[in-house]
Amino acid sequence: MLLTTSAEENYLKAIFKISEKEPGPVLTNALAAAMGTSAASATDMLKRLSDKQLVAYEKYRGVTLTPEGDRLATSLIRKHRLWEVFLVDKLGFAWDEVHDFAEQLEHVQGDNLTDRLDEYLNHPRFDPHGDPIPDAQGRWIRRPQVRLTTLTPGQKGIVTGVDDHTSPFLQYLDELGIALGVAIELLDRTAYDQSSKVRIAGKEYTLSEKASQNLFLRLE
Amino acid sequence: MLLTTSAEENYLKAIFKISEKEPGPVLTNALAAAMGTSAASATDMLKRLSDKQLVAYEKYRGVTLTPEGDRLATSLIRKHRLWEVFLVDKLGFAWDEVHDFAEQLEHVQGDNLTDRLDEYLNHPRFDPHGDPIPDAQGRWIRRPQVRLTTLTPGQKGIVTGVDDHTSPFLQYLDELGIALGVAIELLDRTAYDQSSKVRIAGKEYTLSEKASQNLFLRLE
DNA sequence: AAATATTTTTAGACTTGTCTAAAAATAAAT
DNA sequence: ATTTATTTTTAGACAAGTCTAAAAATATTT
Repeated sequence: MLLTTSAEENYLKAIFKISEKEPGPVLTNALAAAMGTSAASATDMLKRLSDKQLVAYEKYRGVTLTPEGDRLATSLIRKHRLWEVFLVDKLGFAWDEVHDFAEQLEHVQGDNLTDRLDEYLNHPRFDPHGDPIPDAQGRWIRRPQVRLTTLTPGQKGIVTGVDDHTSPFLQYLDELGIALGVAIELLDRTAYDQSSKVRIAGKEYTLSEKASQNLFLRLE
Repeated sequence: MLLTTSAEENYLKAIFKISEKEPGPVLTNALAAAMGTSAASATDMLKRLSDKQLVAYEKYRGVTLTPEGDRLATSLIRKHRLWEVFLVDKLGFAWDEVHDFAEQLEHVQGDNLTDRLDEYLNHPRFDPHGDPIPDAQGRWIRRPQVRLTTLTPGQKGIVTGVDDHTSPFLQYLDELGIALGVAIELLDRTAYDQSSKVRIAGKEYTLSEKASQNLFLRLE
């Protein structure tokens, strides 16, 4: 059994998430930026994680997760997302309120807690933001989804996720009646600023390019 | 709003619990013993807690909680016990498995989490070990209960709590069919070692003085 | 290829929380 | 009341995680 601190775990998650977006080793600066810390602190931490065999780290060349580090990061994301499901489905929080809680809850350690929670929640495969929840073996379900910005006028889709988890965006979606599972039809795209004219539940709205970029849809 | 670390919170809880048993200021050594640490470390922490106005600390004279420290300690106990109810009632853990989890969960910070959890659990007033759960205002429900060692032969009672939360004791009770709400009749007390002959669900058992001491009952 | 810019690492310091060993204060015993 | 024992505090050190500033390595530009 391996002992890890919350700080170490947060770095592992950050490395995982950066690796997801850009293949290849994660650079110190990118990691420091993601963690909101200095490059010096990131270097210190990389040495610690390397000592614990959780990352493969080469000076000046960046860092990648070892299989063990990958397993741990995946487990953290699993825990985070399961707790988010709990907070929304069971405790009745809104989808923009749960991130900070889950950020703490994901670090709770101990045998079986995650699997029992998973069982209790009925093995959810997606969290309240539509992100997939890895199963107990670390397997992911990735479903095909596209950004609203990639649709051509006339196409319809069902909202399956968001790429911005901040409260202002999520609350804005709430105001428009946009939630997971809601149908959206792209009516037109404004040439000038790439904003989207859409129909949601019979009503028409305009979404900025920024907002459109952050909405994931499954095509109908 | 006041920021506290888990370490500080654990000291506050320890001070609270020692104060419950023995009135008057808590001495440094007693606190160090309760925390499993050295008197020097306890002194260090008392200075920090004193700076934060959570305790009233006088060198060589011991420490007491300030109203704010008392409020915080009570809230921690509330959180701990609510999480224990969740772990047992919702996730299906046994009463001897939940302490370490709750010890971590009680430190999760954020608005409303505790009250929502309380609501979700239907405002339980006692935890899985029979300990009272303070309400949102920090009010306690204390119910009259006595130790099995104080009964006279022939008296009956209902199990309402335990004074030893360790797995060996709780699992021993499981084996005997002793759980909260179970009726116990004291048949006889052995003069030699003060052990208790009892009847539980029609069957007779012998409980050591130590075990009897750790069982709380409501008299019938 | 040399100069410049960027990135990364090292060095030294700070905080929290811990430790051991020694000093100081208090309490108990003669 | 003085010695002895106990309790508590101080002093100095350590680890984790952070910081800033400076040095070193790498990348880019000319």
